[in-house]
Amino acid sequence: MEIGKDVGRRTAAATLQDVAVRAGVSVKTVSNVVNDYTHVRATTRAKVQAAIDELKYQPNMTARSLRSGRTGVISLAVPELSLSYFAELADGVIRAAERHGLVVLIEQTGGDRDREIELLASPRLQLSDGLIFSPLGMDGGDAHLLDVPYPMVLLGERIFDGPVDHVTMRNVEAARAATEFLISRGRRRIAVIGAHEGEMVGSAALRLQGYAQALAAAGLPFDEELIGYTGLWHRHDGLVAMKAMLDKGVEFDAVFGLNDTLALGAMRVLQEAKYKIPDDVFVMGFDDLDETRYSLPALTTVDPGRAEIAEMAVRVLLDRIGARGSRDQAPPLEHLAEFAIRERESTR
Amino acid sequence: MEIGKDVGRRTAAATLQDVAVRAGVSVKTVSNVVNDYTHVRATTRAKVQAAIDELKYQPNMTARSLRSGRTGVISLAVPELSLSYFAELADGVIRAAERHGLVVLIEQTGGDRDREIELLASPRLQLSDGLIFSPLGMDGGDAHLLDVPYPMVLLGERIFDGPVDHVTMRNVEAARAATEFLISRGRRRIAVIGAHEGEMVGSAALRLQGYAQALAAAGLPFDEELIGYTGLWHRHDGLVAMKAMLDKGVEFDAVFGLNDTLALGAMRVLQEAKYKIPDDVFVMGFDDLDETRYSLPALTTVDPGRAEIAEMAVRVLLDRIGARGSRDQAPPLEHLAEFAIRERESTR
DNA sequence: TTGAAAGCGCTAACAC
DNA sequence: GTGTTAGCGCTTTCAA
Repeated sequence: MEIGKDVGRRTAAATLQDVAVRAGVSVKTVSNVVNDYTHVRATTRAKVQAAIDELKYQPNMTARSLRSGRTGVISLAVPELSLSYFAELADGVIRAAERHGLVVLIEQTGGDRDREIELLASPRLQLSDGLIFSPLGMDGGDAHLLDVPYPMVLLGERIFDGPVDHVTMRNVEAARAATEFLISRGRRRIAVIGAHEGEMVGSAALRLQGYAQALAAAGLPFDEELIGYTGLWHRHDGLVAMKAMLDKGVEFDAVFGLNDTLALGAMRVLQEAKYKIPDDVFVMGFDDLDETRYSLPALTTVDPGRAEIAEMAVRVLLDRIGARGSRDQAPPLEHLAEFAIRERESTR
Repeated sequence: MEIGKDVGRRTAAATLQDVAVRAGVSVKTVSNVVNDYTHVRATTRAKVQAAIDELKYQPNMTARSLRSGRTGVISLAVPELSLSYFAELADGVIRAAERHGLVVLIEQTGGDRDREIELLASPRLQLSDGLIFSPLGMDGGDAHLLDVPYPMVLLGERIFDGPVDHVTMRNVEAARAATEFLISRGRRRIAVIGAHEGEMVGSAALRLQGYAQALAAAGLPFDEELIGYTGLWHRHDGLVAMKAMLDKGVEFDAVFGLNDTLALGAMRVLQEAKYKIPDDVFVMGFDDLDETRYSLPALTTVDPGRAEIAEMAVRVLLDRIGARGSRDQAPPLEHLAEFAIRERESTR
């Protein structure tokens, strides 16, 4: 019946109080030692440290959170981790967070507007100090819903000029640069895969806009026949859109997938139809997913600055968390990451 | 100077106390309403609910956690999310957790033994009720390190017979079934890509064992020449190993990638070398990644029961969390998920 | 430099 | 059926 004896797997964890008693000091002193407070006499510190070690004391994070109002956790909400882009984004955010001593809680919304909106009001978010939010269903009309009572950083191209900090990529410029790259290699009829019919917001619209700008600047016509529309951006969609274009007998000398997954899907269909890449047709992607390095042929693509986006999102969120409660909040920040073309085998 | 007036973005959140005052009842009653305690008079409940709505009261999860000793968060530790297998595993775990009202915090270890061991003792884990741990660097000799003072479920093939619950796949049987599948289709010289030289534990060893069993059962010789060794299991490794085998002039009529990524890498090299798949050579993978559906040709593979693993891991962890602190703990559980061959284009 | 004590917001034993 | 109150473990004034 002895209390505190190490009977099973689990013994009540030592508290600050336990350590204080063991070391013969007050809890305040132990707290000072634990938190590396400077004004502690060396001998006292040693005594306390010894007690900490003996009792294998670990501070109770929950209690600390309740008291301090900070958890050291940030939430990241993405559509799905099985989409490589978001998996690699999450990877980047977790790494960046770790550098800042934070840990990341991941929510999947499925890219569904209702679930996204629901998430914003969820008490689950209370467990974290702030949110990095990458919506796919919400759009500009929902911007007011982003005015939430906790720090948040918005990612993506669904909403601009919202009431929160926004970190994203230079979609138009990057897509324009990608198209110019193809034009500079002598391509004149560049098919696009992944446009969204009638849509004016989001990555698809912006990238298509960059494409159009490059054509215009080069004096090339914008041919509606060359635009392949898809609903989603899975590999299968790229495949179907490409096949439809082939079936219609459209002629082209390059394909620009609005993301890598689409480009890889399109590439498959082209190869099935005996097109040689890059001999017969150039293929360009967008996102710089890891797998573009290993496709056959390796896919030329646009690196939209994903690592920078992750790092910046965490940093901005952390700034905002730090400024929480202060009278004058800085106005919403807009950060655009640098992009770069990664030239691989599919265009040379 | 009025307290509680809605000045900026942030107003101190309402507490139970605030709601109690507003509704003219005690905190206990409010707590009862919030927690759906049954014995509350309907009129009282309505009154309290009104106050909750007016004040937009949300329970403070941190305080609740401190009091209850449970956070509603579980941690998932994987090597890297940019490896599709782990991204898809994480996806499954998050979905399963959500069904049980839990939220998931993700840690990346890089598959590094030291970081894995360090993580097990990290105070960061205190923020969650338990851990689903998928190590890649630790091995059987480290089993004792898994005897941690919090609920944990182990995944993977690095450690068996450890002191904790273990949920994993039937590696040997599944690899054997995959090999038998190839043999049943008339294949006699089946190359393997991804073996780990001299290794006796882990997925590579087990799957190779299943392969050997199938050969033996069919009276086919185990030819060392057909075994392609790799260090890691990235696509690039599959590519290099396959190329080496081709360069040596080894003859084969099928390739079994010990995971999908390897198989896809190998497939690329084969196609580059003008082999037709499946006409000249069959290719089989392992993992049933989403992308196997979209490769050219679509890859036949083994679904190791990933969804079942995720669901079971969460359920077992939850059971263990519930039984925390009780005198007699159930002995460590071992659960093996069901597998299935997914036949696609690369073998027909 | 260290100690005493209040209280973060909630739950649950105990009283009425 | 509802109220009172003692903590959960920590940080942090305020005193000494």
